[in-house]
Amino acid sequence: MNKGEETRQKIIAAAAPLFNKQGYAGCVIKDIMAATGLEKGGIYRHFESKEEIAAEAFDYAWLVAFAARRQGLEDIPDHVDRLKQHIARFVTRPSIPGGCPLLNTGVDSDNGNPILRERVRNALRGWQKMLRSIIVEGIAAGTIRQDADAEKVSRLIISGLEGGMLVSRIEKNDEALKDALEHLDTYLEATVRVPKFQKA
Amino acid sequence: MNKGEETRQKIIAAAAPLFNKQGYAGCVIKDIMAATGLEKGGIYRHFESKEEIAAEAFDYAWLVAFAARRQGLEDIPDHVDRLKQHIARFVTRPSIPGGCPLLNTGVDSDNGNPILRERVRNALRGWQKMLRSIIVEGIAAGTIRQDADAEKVSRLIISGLEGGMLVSRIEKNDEALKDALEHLDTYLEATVRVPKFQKA
DNA sequence: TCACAAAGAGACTGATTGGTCTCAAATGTG
DNA sequence: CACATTTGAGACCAATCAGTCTCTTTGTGA
Repeated sequence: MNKGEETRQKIIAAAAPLFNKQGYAGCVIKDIMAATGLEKGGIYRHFESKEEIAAEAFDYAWLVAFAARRQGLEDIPDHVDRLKQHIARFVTRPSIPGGCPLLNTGVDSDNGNPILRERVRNALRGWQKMLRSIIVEGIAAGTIRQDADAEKVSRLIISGLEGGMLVSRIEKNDEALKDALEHLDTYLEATVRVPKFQKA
Repeated sequence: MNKGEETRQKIIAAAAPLFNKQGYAGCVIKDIMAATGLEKGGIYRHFESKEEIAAEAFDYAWLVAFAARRQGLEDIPDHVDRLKQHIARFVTRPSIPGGCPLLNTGVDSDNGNPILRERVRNALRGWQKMLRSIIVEGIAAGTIRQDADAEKVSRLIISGLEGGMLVSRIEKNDEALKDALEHLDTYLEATVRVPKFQKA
């Protein structure tokens, strides 16, 4: 990696928490200058516009946040446990400063920022795809009910977690997120996991 | 209501959807001027700052959105049905343009806008209080289980709905919200309502 | 209807915005 | 080690920002 690319990555990494915390309009180039120690010319050499920085910063933020919740999941043999572990990490593993990028940027980019919006949608779809494939695998492996709707279950997990994160953020405590987590666990055990008497 | 107060209310009503759609930093005074037909001087006569307009606009937006989901609920005798009707309205009754003010302003005000943040927290608490009182009433009336945790159930309803609204917004379709709704209904019937054989 | 108060227009301000341009310094390569 | 290329500094720009001020217009109570 040459100097240019190195600086570009440094800018993205520094800008990510700023955009995540402050939103697109709320994060100004001066903030990025302060965070990187670069002058304006040094930043704009590597990006065409603020929008491009924000888009790259979102992808980076999501990469980091998502990786923390996914890493090592494949090692868990049972598929319901895998989902549960993934869910648990939303409270145990701190994400990027400013909270969930999907929540922040999803709301922020809804009005008139199609490039950013597209990135958010792709992130959401990637997340859902990961959950769906665990469920589909689980059905094939016999750990998850045949009649489980992978689409619905995955969407429910995402909605539940994001909603919990929003309420927790407004209240500035973990309760809503923990409730959501507990509820999802109960739901997965009761409705998604293959009942014990049906096994073998 | 004298002319001054009338204009003030007109500004609030016009600014509410703008702040809701565009966020605090994204909505500029010029937008409010265009929406009201007033000049800058005419607006600032009634407010000390943009922040004050935004705070009043949020309260107004929430009032409108909340009223649409609460109206006539008291006429439903069964308490679980009352909760279900309330939930159903999140998909049947359109809210203020820009989607749920709690979601929008909750995310937007999280960084460095304590006045707005406070209003959002109060709105959330008001909503939760309403749900909680339905549950408590239901317990007293014997329609809702004795062991139902009003705090948790109300929080779960709010989280589920808000999460569903976020995902639906990113995907630009109703599916996630409908899933969340259906899930909450099932949950209420299965875990919150007094089982039939226990009645009488 | 009159006189005073309230309301609104719109020019103005200083700060800040995203973005450009030029030039010097650092970098990398033959 | 020389020299072209890449990189970054920082002055600069026009546009836009929130907010102020003055002066005219409008509303209102006696």
